[in-house]
Amino acid sequence: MNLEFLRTYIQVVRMGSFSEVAKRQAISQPAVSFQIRKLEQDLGIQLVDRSKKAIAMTDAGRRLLRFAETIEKEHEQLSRDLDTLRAEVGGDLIIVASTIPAEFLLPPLLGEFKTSHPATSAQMIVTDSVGVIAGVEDGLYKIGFCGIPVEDNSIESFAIGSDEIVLIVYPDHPFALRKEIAFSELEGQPLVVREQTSGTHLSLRSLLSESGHDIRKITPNLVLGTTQALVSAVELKAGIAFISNLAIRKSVKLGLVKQIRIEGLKLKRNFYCIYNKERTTTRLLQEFITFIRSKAK
Amino acid sequence: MNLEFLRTYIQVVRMGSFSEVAKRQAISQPAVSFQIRKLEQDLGIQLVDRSKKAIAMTDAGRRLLRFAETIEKEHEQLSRDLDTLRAEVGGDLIIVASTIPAEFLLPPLLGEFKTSHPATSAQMIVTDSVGVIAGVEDGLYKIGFCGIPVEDNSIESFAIGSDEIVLIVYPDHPFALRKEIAFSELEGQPLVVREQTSGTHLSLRSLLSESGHDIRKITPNLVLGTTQALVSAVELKAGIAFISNLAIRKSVKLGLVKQIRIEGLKLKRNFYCIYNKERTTTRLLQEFITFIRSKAK
DNA sequence: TGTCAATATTAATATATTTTATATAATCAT
DNA sequence: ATGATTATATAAAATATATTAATATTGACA
Repeated sequence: MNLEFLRTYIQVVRMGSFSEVAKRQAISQPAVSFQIRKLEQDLGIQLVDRSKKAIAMTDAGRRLLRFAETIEKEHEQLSRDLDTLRAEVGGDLIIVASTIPAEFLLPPLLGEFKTSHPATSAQMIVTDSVGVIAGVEDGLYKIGFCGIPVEDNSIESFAIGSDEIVLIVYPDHPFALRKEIAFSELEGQPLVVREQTSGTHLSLRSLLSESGHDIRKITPNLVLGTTQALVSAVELKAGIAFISNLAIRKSVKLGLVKQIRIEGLKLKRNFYCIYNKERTTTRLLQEFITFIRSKAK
Repeated sequence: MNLEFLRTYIQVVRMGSFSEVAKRQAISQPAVSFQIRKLEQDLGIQLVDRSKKAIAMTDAGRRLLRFAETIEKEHEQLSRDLDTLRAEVGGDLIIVASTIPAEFLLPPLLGEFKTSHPATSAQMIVTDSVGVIAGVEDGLYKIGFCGIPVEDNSIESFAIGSDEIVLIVYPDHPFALRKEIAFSELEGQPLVVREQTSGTHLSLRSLLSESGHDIRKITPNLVLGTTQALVSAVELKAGIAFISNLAIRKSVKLGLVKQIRIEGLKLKRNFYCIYNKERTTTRLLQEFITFIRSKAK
């Protein structure tokens, strides 16, 4: 089976037309017909219903679409990662980090390191914790910072700091006068959340769901892409949110939001510096690790 | 890019030899060389280091391996699912369910339904909640039971019951005499868990991690494949475990394990029956849904 | 250095894919 | 209903891609 055929298939079902896809991909219409037929032959099942004017997916087609889209996403990520490997520059420091370390823990450290090593240039890639770990394991990045401890024996890791996920509300919200609320009181509240692929949101969602609270009751349709967007939303009274205490210091100080604790829950989380001890490390990297380690104490 | 080439690549790095893979796949050795070279050309980066006798992956090769293995897994699942679609039998009732509904909620219901509809045969596919939802959305299955509420508009859903994830210990464990413990007391305890792909374990793991407890301190190397295995492990004093209250009723009654509540945490969870209301439903399915709905009240 | 075992290279061959040209089917306006 | 229109299918030829068989090259090891 051919990845290009899968891409064609995705476009066919999205655009609803063989000939449009042919134009778009600069191939002939019979070529599109051929590719779809080939997929159907390979899988031994019909994918699209051509008996009507508008082409419609069969159940098998819908299942294949799910597969094809997964493959496409993975492939895009692969390309990006290989670009990184191709571009690898000797003397530069390339680090990968998940959001919280990238935004709050590393900037001051990088700044200080830069001061003592003025000639070095540093680049920071931001992704989720799982991506950070995989990236370091694959040698894609020499050093990473993430919110999940790593068990892999070839990976060296040490804690560099921690945060706590807390509930924040705007100052005239009913919760604002209280220091602590019960978990159950959250029901019915307009919770603003990160998108579903965010690690923090995933944990949060399952935590809520597993606690027997119906997530639909507390999740409005406001889903935002970054932590900062979440803070702004709460400041503007769009709702309340679970968020890292590191991300709201300023807002709290300014009285724009208020932090509320939840009875019996302490959502504390450590962050770690990870690197592959077996891989040849540059002198610069070695110095950076030593520096970070000294700051972690 | 060709999926077969990816499979070849996986085998090459696993077996460490081009010619062995050639034998295994009943193709010639140059064909294997060609496929690997083609992948390298497509991706524009070297994947294996051939300068030594034993072939070794480059960093890019390691990254591609991760990609290839993901694709392979997805592809296997696709094949299995399409088999199900191909095999679709008219008069039979095929339902898909996640573990807890499959093991505890559905058997009595299916039994009763069978009594009133003696001629029907029913088959139950067991997978995780996410798989249940995707399967019903894709039309792979007409009806499913899962532990996560569904937002999809074309999916009809209603609650059919609930459980609660509780901590269980063996009778002479220090916790056994207490009704409730603090969450923090879990640290240092030998927790027995489900494998990482289990939804219950995932939520549990992130819950622990997000609460600031280092999962390594409370997670021993005992990881088991099923809920029942978990129960047995606790009964045999291999450790303590988080588990659905539905799965331990008998053991509790027999005094083999003891259920302990955790202060301030109520891990209650609903289960839902889901089906696609737009899809043509057979008369049998319609009757089954009506039956389940009447039992849910 | 010579031998062994492995991979690379090359040219020929077989397969797979695309194109061009044309047929057929479905929709839509009349 | 009927012909115009638009879309997909089909067939044969052209092209691109993959495989083979035969042979060269390379690295490991005695």
